[in-house]
Amino acid sequence: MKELKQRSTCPVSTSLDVLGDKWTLLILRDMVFADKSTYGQFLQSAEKIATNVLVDRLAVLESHGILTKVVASDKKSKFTYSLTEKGIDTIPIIVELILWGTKHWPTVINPVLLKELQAEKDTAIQKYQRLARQKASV
Amino acid sequence: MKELKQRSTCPVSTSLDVLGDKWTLLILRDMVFADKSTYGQFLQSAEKIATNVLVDRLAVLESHGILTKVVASDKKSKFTYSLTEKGIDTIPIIVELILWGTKHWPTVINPVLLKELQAEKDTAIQKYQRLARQKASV
DNA sequence: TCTTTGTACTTGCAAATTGCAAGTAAATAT
DNA sequence: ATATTTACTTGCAATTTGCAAGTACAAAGA
Repeated sequence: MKELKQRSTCPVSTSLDVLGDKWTLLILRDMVFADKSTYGQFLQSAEKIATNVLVDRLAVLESHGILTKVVASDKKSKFTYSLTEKGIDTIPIIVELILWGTKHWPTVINPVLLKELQAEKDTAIQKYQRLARQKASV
Repeated sequence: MKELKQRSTCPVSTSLDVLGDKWTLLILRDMVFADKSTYGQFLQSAEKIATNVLVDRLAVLESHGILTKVVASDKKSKFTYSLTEKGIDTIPIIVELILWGTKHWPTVINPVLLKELQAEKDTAIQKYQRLARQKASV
């Protein structure tokens, strides 16, 4: 159980103490928008996270109650990671990163998703939060 | 002029290539919500950024067109950093970090600002973006 | 004019983190 | 019985960070 060392009491600073690196939010992105839930699936993403970094980030996220780790329903040798409500609440952050990235950098994204986020952001966020809750309750 | 190395074409990944560390968004937070605009002011923040890290992040942000650096109007030996539109567009990200932090961690924040963000998020974002534009145009 | 202060860095170095390659271990499939 | 899948662990080099100190130049004060 890793404890959080807050650099200050500022909420931005504290959020960055948890999420402020190049990998953590990519794991959450994969869970929300790519339906990934296992160690092996996270490893396969385009950004090629190193195995030790992935293990570390999953442990930190679990220790902070952002996701949970349970034995998979199909295999005993497999674990499934699910978002908690605290994790589901990061979806608005990820959405804003999507919108800023697509607006200001050369990126590639599912155009249906992009239009959904641009036209009805709050509705789309609620939809993906609902979907995440469904996945988590299986 | 530092070039951006994108780990992938995903907009989340690319946004994190730029903003994904513990310090960059704190500088932007200080510019938007604490009216800071000089090297010395950034150094004084509660999180105590190291001087070499601050210099590096300011240079990266400038090279990516997120902020501009100009000689201050009052002193020739002083520089003023201002947000560009690309920088102003990060305000929704910062706001979501504020909301996630205040909801899930022990933090301290101006209650007026928090209520403003919770009750009328979009309106408040527009307000702070407008204020940032005013500062930048002085 | 000389000194001090303010502002913005630069430098050196130890510590921590990351990235990469390889190896391990238990459960499952053949 | 053997091979494969899944989830790690380990070792090590390279990079990044954090800390302390020093530099450079403009402005203000004596």
